[in-house]
Amino acid sequence: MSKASALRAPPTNQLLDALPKDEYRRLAPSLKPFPLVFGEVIYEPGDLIRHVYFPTSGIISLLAKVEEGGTLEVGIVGREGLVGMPVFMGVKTSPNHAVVQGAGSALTLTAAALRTSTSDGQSLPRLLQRYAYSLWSQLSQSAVCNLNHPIDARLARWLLMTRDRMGSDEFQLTQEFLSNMLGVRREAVSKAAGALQDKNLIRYSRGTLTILKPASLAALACKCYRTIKREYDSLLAK
Amino acid sequence: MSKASALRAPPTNQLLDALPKDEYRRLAPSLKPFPLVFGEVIYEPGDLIRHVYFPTSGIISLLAKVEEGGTLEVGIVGREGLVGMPVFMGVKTSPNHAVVQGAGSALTLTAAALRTSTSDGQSLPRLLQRYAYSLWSQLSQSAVCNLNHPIDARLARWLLMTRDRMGSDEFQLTQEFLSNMLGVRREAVSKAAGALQDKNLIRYSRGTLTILKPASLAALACKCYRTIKREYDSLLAK
DNA sequence: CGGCTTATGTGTGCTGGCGCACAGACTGCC
DNA sequence: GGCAGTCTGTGCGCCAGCACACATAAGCCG
Repeated sequence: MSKASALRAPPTNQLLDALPKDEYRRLAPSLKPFPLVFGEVIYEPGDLIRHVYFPTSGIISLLAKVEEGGTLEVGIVGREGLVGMPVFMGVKTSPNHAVVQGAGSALTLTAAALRTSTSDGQSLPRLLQRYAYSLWSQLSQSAVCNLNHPIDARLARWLLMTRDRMGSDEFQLTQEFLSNMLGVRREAVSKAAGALQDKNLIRYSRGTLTILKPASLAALACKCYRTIKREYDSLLAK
Repeated sequence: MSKASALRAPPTNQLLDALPKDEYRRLAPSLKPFPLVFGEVIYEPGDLIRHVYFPTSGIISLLAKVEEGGTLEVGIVGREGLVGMPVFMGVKTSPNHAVVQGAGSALTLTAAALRTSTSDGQSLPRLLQRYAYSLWSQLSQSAVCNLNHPIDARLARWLLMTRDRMGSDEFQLTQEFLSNMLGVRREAVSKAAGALQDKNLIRYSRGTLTILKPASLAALACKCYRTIKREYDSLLAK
């Protein structure tokens, strides 16, 4: 369980942070600040990736399309990560939607700059490989979770994960939005969230949600939350 | 749709094949042939990865555990790929089960040899990055599929994917095994497979299954099959 | 204020997949 | 041949989540 003190984090990106000083200095001039405004679409599937984003605060969700209309979140990226991994993997276009799910800001790099920065034996490629691994783990665990666990538990997990990444107990989201994240109907979210509210674990109204009792929420969440968190923590500890 | 002629493929691994001649020659002495026998467990979760496997025929499945007993396939690896990606990503242990799902053979490399072969500006790291991307795509699409599509469609998709990688219309598997792949109950597999058999699309008995009409099967499979296949083909075309 | 839009709550079937409990059927082995 | 183990088929009750159809309610703005 992260201490409350860990929630309010300084506005840096942990990948960039982990670079050796000199390598970071070489990269720094190319990094441009960029505001993440809620709901903004960073990529659509098939889009050419022109910039990659290192969030320093806020969250970006990676969403897969579910035929007509629906979507399903396949990855969450916060301060620990990077949006635009395909560039690093030699692919120029995005396979997913990437949407700002929590307002904040990011540092951007052009795709070309990322490519040159990862072309030789620097630390960055190593870091990105490890990060790719952790995203992979997250997705793999989510796949299992989505298939097997009831909505309530998945909702609790999702709230905790965004809380960890947002560094805040309060964030903007509608039930409609949540239904896209979890890949379920909006009505189902209404029921599950209503139950949590009745238990005084969360409070929400018209697009703003507050987590009141994270610990109790964690008790309801499926083990996937712990599993994913452990994986991330161990990678960052490195 | 792959032509029938494409089904029987020469026993090489496409990743190794794609390497420049000189780089391959440097690697060749370290590659040891290894028989893939049906049902054999390559890794358990948490295992130290000592060798990585480049299948030249046969298939290895990557399975995630679903709490008690059950599993769910999160990746299929055949001639196009490599089992042991975590090594490349700087992680020494396997997060998943890896099980031989179709007999065949592979070339192995020690984890240490892979690490040294990917440490500098060679082609192999690039290749592996692209492969990581395609595995990622596969997993992401499967996650969507598992959550939204009925068992029949998923079964059809799975059979076709296996066929593509096995290079054969006939393979060993029990319903029990399939239920682990699809993450559903064995009885559900019985029903779905029975329906396919009634339509004369497949035939099976006591652990051996034959695909009779791949084209008709493709019509029943969800679009995920096409989507995943297209992604792979485009990556290999490079 | 009143009307519009957006967010949320609810109710009523329906159905796909689960859990459980067996019943054949085929294979292998002693 | 007979027994045991494995693989497969089936039936029944149950329930989570779906689809559809509204009903409030809360903010937004003229």
